[in-house]
Amino acid sequence: MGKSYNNISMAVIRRLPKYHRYLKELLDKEVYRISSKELSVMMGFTASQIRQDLNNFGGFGQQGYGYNVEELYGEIKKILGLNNTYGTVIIGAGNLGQAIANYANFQKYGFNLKALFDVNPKMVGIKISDIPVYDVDELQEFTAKNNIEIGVICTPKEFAQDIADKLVKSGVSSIWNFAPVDLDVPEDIIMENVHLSDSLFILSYLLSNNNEEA
Amino acid sequence: MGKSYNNISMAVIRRLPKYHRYLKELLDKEVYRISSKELSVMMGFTASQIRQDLNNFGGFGQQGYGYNVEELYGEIKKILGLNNTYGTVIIGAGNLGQAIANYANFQKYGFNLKALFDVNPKMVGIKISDIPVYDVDELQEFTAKNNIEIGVICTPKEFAQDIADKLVKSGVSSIWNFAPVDLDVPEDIIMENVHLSDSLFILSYLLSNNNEEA
DNA sequence: TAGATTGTTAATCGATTAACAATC
DNA sequence: TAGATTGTTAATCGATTAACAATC
Repeated sequence: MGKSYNNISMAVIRRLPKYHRYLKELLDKEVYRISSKELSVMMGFTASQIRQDLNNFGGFGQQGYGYNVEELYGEIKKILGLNNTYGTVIIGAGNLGQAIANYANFQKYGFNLKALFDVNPKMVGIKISDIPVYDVDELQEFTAKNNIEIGVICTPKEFAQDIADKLVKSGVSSIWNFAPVDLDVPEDIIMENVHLSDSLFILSYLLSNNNEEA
Repeated sequence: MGKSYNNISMAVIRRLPKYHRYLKELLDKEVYRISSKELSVMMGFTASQIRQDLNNFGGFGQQGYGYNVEELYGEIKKILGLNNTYGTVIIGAGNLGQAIANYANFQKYGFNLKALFDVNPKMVGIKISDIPVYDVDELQEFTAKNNIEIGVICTPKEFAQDIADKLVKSGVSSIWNFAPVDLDVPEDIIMENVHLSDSLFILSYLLSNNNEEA
């Protein structure tokens, strides 16, 4: 099952996927060895921060040498839990739900998409990337029966809380929420939000306040 | 043109859209007055942090009373630059590009979508939410001529850097990037990333390391 | 071995929280 | 006026950076 880490700060955790991305890229370029200094130039973190971050999880480097890219990539992948598989469903088969369903990489990293759900009768019954779309009325039963761990909410915001409640009742352990609201769930449920409009509004802020220094 | 703020920490800026959301919600519920204490309960920030955050931009409250919701909402909206309008284009008219084009709220907040661009000849010429889809070859000319300030990149990651280069050359001041890569742009270009897979990987991390305290 | 670079401790910096005088 | 709650300063906490001994 691999080691399990606690008390790692969210600041560190939120940097892990970036390490994963850059190490993958290095591996694709057949770079097999890298120092924290070199990585720092590529990634825009300090070398010190990189060494601190990695040492939260173990000593993956070697003095005088640096890090073995392949090994480190493997470790980060393991730490991120990408060697596991997770039963996943998407609720809301509109453009956003379809975009996620079609993103093949997610399947590759163990997110095993089992079904989409929608209210639109025209969608129900069709397949998207080979995954069936069911009526949202069947969500609870399907989720409970099929060992679903991740529910992805791609509905309009009005329905998001209701869907979240149903997901929780049928036993999911986590929700990936794209609706532009904060959802109320028991505290043992893992909630990761993607608030697109928040992101756009930050862009807007920076755009309208970008007068450099005096 | 409104005031312009500098030296505000990104930690504060990234909280602003959440204030905007909650104040909008209060306004819709016809709540006209709120204290930092009450807001703190709703939003999960400390009352102290809320007062600190808001005071970066001015004293919007009144001792002994709290904040006028309508006024504060208006101020936050102004601070976020949501009273301006921004010429916007989307590159990549696949599911994700379409999802963004269809999200009516963005138009409402001043993001004036002028065109989508795609390489797929089947897409070129059609309209999405009344917005035309052009061939990506026309991107530079269109962007330069139509005063576009925001380019939204919804292409596969292989094309993202090339598109970013073209956007920069034709004069956009900011990029909203959905491709799962970090793009290289001049430092005066504002870049806001939405790395969906990073977010999913964080969910995965939390899922595979969620053994509570010992 | 000498040079390089890690792992790790200590110092610094920044962000959050607490406290309270000002004042509505 | 008395009570409430802000704006703001001071204290604390946490995260980042610097430094360097350990060691490959």
